Amino acid sequence: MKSAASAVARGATLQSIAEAAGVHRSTAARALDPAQAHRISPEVVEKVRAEALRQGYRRDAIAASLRTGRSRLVGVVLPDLANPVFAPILDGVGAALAEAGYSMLVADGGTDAARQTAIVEELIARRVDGLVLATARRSDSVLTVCLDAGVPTVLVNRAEDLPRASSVVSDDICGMRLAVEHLVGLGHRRIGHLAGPDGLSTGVLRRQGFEAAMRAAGLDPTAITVARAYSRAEGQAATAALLDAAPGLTAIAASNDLLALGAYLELARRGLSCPHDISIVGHNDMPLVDMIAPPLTTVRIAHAQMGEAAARLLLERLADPDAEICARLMPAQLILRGSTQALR
Amino acid sequence: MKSAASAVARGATLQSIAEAAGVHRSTAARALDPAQAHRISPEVVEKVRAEALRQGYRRDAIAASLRTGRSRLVGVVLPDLANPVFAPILDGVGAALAEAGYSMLVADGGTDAARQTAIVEELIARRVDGLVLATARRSDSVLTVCLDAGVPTVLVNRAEDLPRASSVVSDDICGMRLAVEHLVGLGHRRIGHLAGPDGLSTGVLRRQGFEAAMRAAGLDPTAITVARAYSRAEGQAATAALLDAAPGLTAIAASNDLLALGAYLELARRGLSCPHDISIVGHNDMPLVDMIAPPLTTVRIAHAQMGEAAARLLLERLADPDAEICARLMPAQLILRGSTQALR
DNA sequence: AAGAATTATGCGATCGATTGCACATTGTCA
DNA sequence: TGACAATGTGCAATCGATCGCATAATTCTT
Repeated sequence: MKSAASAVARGATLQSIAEAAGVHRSTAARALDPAQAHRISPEVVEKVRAEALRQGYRRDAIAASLRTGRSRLVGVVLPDLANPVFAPILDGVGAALAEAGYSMLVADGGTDAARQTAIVEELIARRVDGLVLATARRSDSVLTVCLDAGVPTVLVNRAEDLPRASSVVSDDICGMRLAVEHLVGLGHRRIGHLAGPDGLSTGVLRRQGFEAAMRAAGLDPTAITVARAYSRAEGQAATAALLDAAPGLTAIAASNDLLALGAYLELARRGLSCPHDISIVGHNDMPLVDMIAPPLTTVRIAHAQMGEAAARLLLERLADPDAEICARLMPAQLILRGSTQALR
Repeated sequence: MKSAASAVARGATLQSIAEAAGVHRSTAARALDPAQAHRISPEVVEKVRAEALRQGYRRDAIAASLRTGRSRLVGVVLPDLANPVFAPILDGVGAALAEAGYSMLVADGGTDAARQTAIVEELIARRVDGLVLATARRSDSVLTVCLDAGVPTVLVNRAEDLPRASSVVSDDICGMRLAVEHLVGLGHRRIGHLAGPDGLSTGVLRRQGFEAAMRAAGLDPTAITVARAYSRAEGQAATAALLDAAPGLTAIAASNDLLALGAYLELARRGLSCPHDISIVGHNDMPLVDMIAPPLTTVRIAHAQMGEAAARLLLERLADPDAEICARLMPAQLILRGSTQALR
């Protein structure tokens, strides 16, 4: 008993400080709030601060939240925490939020809408002030839940087709154009595309970017297979299908680095060499893809900045609920490495 | 005004449900709590549940926390969210916590003790029920803050020298022994070690593991350089120093995959080939190291399971504050790939 | 049938910080 | 000097769920 009780003994409430300082707790509260301290006489402020320090007072964020209705908490929902792509995004979000005094409630929602919904409900019950979703499908039922609940929400990395909420995504169309132009510049004419899942904006937009860029170059943009998920295994399967359906390809533009790595595997399985037989371009510039063999030429996405931008957008909306919805595109950048070479 | 107000219009309090159902709010509370519903007549339970559903009621976790003193929130502090090693740990922690109805407050504490302390204070002010620290130094001032505040705390991935708190770490000594024994088995005799920072348990224990295993094999364990941080750049610098100080090495056991990758870079710079000239073993089995050239032989750590175990240990302690402090070792496993080969 | 035991529900204090309003004190100006 | 403003502080309601205790209703004993 004793040990547990004394361990939890966290006195130091506003009340206890006020008593010790001989003032009312509301006065103590004001003295400790930098924004209100000027309304209180300097001597009292000093006395209260000293007492707070002495007692090791820490304002109870929970009690404050209950009263004010704001928790200074933001929920962040990711589709897969283990996927290295999301760590830097999370990092960016966290950094921008911390700067503004907000904390992150992080949850892995998986790819299942029902589970994501359950998680979002849980976050809402915790009275998060806002949400960042990295899980959005092109038409996302989870977002509906968020909006219905009146919780300011921002999408990151993936967006919906229609702008119901602000979003920050990479400029997928442009990124894929850079990839295609690079390949075309190297002399490639028969270029295939490993597309991402249909339900995700990244999958669709990058595919559109591929098609547009191919047409712009006067090339046939029909060598496409769609992967069912962003994973190596699906990438390998899709590559196999692509190579079978469109023989004679000399280059592949993948919608995602993991798909590109799957392509590496399938090429190796068939005894083909990259880049000698087939050039490959990825998308994302995941950590370590500069050290694989061959180093992957890929489209770099500013993940951390994307996360930061999303958080800032959310913070703006929290400050002003009537802020415009805006869709922000982050610039994509082609990173040249060893997986592409000029057509012999 | 109107839009903001109506957007935030989240009625549905216990009170509103109770009124609509014609009962007292305490009755409604009990009817909605599975653990107490049996004390209430089935008809009332049904009526209340129906009403809750109709109004879209969600219990306010904040208000509940204030009253009960438990937030069902656990703070998780990481040294570097962008480091791919921590994502799976976080994933494991999150999964185990979610199962028990807890949520994660995630914060990147960096490597600076002052900043980590500030973050922990913030988490404590948010009344987290417990903390998971992945940042521990061998003697960690931040842990002192946690313990002084009476917040149950568990260390993960890195532990202190003395067991002030429960911890879950990989069996670093054994892992390094596996690496050395593998190299010795391949015929290597002149083996160097890239050690991690002195201040981290992983750095010291793996180094001890290296020394012990070398001595056990009757070999000289003095070819060691200590990296200042776990990064490729420091790994490259340390490798340069190691090769200069101990010419004739045929193998290197690194304390960490990033250090091993730094070694790759330095070998390449010197025109040496891995594994032909020098074999390299890493530690951690980070994502993608199976696809670099050459694929890295490394000691796999069960990151996700480590996170899960840490969370479970914390949950146990939350359930029973007098639970024993325990230091848990997760088994390490050698993964054979292409960066090591038999001495010619 | 009186009393005991059990069950169902209501009551109201409580957690700790916040904040609109009231009150008191002092200063200012005509 | 009387009316008025400015300033500093106290008062008490409030946020919403929880839970010990009280009370009412019901069933069980003997």
